[in-house]
Amino acid sequence: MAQDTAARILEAACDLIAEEGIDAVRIARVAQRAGASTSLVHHYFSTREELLEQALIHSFERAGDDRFGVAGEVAETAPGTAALAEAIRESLPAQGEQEREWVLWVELWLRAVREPDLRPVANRLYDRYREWLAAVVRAGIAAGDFDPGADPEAVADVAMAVLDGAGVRVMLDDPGVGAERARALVAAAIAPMLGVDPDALA
Amino acid sequence: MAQDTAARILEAACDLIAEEGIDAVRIARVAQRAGASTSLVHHYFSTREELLEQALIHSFERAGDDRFGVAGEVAETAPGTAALAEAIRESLPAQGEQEREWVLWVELWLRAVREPDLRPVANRLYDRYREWLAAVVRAGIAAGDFDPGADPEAVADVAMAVLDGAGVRVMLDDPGVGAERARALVAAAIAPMLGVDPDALA
DNA sequence: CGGAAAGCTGAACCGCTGTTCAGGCTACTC
DNA sequence: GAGTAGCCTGAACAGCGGTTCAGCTTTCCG
Repeated sequence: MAQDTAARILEAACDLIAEEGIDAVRIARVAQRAGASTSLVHHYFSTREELLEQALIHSFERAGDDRFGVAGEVAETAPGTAALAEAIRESLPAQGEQEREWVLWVELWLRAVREPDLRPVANRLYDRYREWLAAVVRAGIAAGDFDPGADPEAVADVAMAVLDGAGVRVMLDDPGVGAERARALVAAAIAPMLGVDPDALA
Repeated sequence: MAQDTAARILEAACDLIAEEGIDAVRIARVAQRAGASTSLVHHYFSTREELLEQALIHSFERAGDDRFGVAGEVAETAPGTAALAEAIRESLPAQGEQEREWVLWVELWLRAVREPDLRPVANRLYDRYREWLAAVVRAGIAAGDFDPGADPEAVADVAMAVLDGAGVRVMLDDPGVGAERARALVAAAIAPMLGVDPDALA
């Protein structure tokens, strides 16, 4: 199955990008991990550049689907403050799986700076993320947890920015900003916009 | 002069890192731009890895000195709200020179994730940055512009995180987050912590 | 069955680039 | 003036790794 093999190659490429850095990725190693020959990799992706670009695209489309849902629906288990706190927590690079995503994310940033072709990929993921967060905020407003005058989009933008900025520092093992401190910074930034106490978002 | 030549090589390396990406940097090109031979580069830096690492360190020590002052003093031209607004504005990747610094910054993030040796470089710059912003906030409190109960360190941490997160999106040409929107996000995040109106930080 | 298309492979090619080596030039010291 | 140390160079080496190529096997279809 062509689709299957190509996907396996892309997965292998993503793994290696996260592990060793996009520029350290060698076609031979991708092939090896995917159980294929280098020629087969070239059969599906004419050039190394194309392989890497497709790998990033593949990764982020799939990551977006996983996290934000294919249809974009919000998990309505517990709308309100708790749901927002949960959303924040699972966005930070605390556990292993998220660490991988974060590394890929920073790789994409850097690559997209120089390759405008990739920017829409990043922008699209930001859009979905923003929409997802804004929906959580809206649900919280509807549930009466937040100030009805709050601007969900603005809150989402601020939250994403703090998450990105603080997340990087967590990844860098900054002694001043661990996972818990990062969470507190997000809460401190958006709580006033929602008219709640920062501790409510813990 | 040995010091001089080594510095010239490091400068050339930084330029190329910013322009083409750290992994695309070729010793021959560094040498060319520095007006030297590849052998001379190896005379000062035994290996390519060492050259690149030293270049990043050189860049950020110097950047910190330029921006935050060697002695760490705060420019006291206009303490208070205006000073903070100015500090925010000049931290964002708006103009050309800042763009270069931002690219190098993201390169450092990515490299430091995989090379723990570099993390102290990043952490140190964050420390200086944080101290600088906190001093601006303190000056504003002393001037009576901000809530006396505000926590300067917390404000600085939140501001840095939003600046980083929003700055990346500016660099990615995100249609939703340009330089002005980025500035507004920082203001929205920290204004409540300072007890001022976000518009005051425009 | 015949044949084309798709999936896949091993081996060879070859250009790029980090690194090394042998030595030249300058400048300073005894 | 001889020696020595530092600065610097051109040329050659060597290996990595992307890419190509010729051809094998399998599948699909008329």
